[in-house]
Amino acid sequence: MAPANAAVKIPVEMPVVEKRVRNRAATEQAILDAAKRLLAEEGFQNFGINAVARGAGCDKQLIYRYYGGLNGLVEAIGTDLGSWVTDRIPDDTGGMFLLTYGDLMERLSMLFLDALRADPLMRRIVAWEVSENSEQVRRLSEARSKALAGWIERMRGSLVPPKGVDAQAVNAMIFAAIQHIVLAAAVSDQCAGLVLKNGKDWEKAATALKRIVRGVYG
Amino acid sequence: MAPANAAVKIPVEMPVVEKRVRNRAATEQAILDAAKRLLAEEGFQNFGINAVARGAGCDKQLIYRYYGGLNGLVEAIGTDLGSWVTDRIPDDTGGMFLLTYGDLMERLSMLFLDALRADPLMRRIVAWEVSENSEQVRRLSEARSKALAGWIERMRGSLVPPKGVDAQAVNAMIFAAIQHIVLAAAVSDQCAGLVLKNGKDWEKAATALKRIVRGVYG
DNA sequence: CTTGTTATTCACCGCTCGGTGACAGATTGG
DNA sequence: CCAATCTGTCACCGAGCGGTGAATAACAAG
Repeated sequence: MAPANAAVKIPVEMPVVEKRVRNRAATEQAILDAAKRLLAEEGFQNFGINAVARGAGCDKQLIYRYYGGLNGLVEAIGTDLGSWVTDRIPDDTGGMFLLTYGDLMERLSMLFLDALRADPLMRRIVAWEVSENSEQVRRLSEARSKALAGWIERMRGSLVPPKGVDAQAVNAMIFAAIQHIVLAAAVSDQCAGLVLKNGKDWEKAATALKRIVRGVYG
Repeated sequence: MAPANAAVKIPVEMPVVEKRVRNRAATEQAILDAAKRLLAEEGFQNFGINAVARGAGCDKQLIYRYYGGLNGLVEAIGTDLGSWVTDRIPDDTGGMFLLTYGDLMERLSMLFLDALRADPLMRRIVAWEVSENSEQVRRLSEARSKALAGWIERMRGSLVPPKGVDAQAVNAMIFAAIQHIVLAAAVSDQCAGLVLKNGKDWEKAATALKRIVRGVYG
């Protein structure tokens, strides 16, 4: 156990606190968790080595050792992110029969809207993506869009968009709308004059979104 | 001219540079210009007192004196912003006859898309809006949305949206889509898998946007 | 010329940042 | 037992930040 004669060097106070166990794996996880938590809660603005180390309760040196600095840590977050879509968004049709491409896109829009609303980390990353163009952000962005594209492809099945519609461009618009409206709401509870506070407000937004989807895809 | 006996105090090098004239109004303008330029070119990340002072070529103390600090300076930018819409976006119908609400919204979408694409400062501010919720940003955001709403109201004339459509919610979606797609493109030349580099790419985006508008409003 | 007033600069403060080298304690292997 | 290795801590660096008090240079009025 703890040898009592270790008191030789103790300067003034007895550290009664539980000593951190020596466990690299656990520490790595703590760092990664702290990074994700910090990014989700505080945003990318004050995201730095010192803040993460503080949040993880360890020395920043360990971040350099285990992740090779902030870049490596962000990359680890990106890797984790790959499982976001599969974790947070259902992969089946929810018991519905998606008969048309319009059915599909309506459901995808709703799922994505809800998932993004529920995930602060993802929101912060999206905000980061449109605010900066660093190497870090590119990595995150790539991981995110790759996972998302895979999810859509999986859900699409054999459904094809109607002829005469540039589905890629239209869908980009729809997803852009969702992302921006969720970001704006998360910050200021409104977007372009539309209040987005309670569930009723979001119902209206969802209805409008569905109307847009149906307007294009029928 | 410059008195030669002034060399008494010169430490080592002769400042050949043109001496700044004493002119408060000009200095204030230089500060404001530097702030806008800096925000537009570098973004809100490295936007601070020191950077602005450097950019304006004066001491930061003057920013405190003339604007009461960064907050006041940002507020001044916001005031300036009020004239953005009226400056950058035409107020008439461009010679077209807007017969229906759909006509109106299609034209508004195109005008707003082009205007935002052409204005880096505005883009940075929008990105700022979805990234932070400080007092500064709120002020800017308010000024922007107010000007925008006024512009729309002016253009609307007597046209009314079709019954059975929540125009406010739908329009919020449309404007959200435009803002996000322009921001994303400005940073990474793409959005949700859709490449947005040259004019042809933007043509596709514009077409998709028009299709969405027409799908809802006919 | 003197005396204020105004515009502008300078020097300095405390703080946080990212980054690094050296060290201490635990664990493992011979 | 000693030596090497691994985990974790600490102290320190230079740089940049926001912010402030005091000095300085130009101009105006008397």
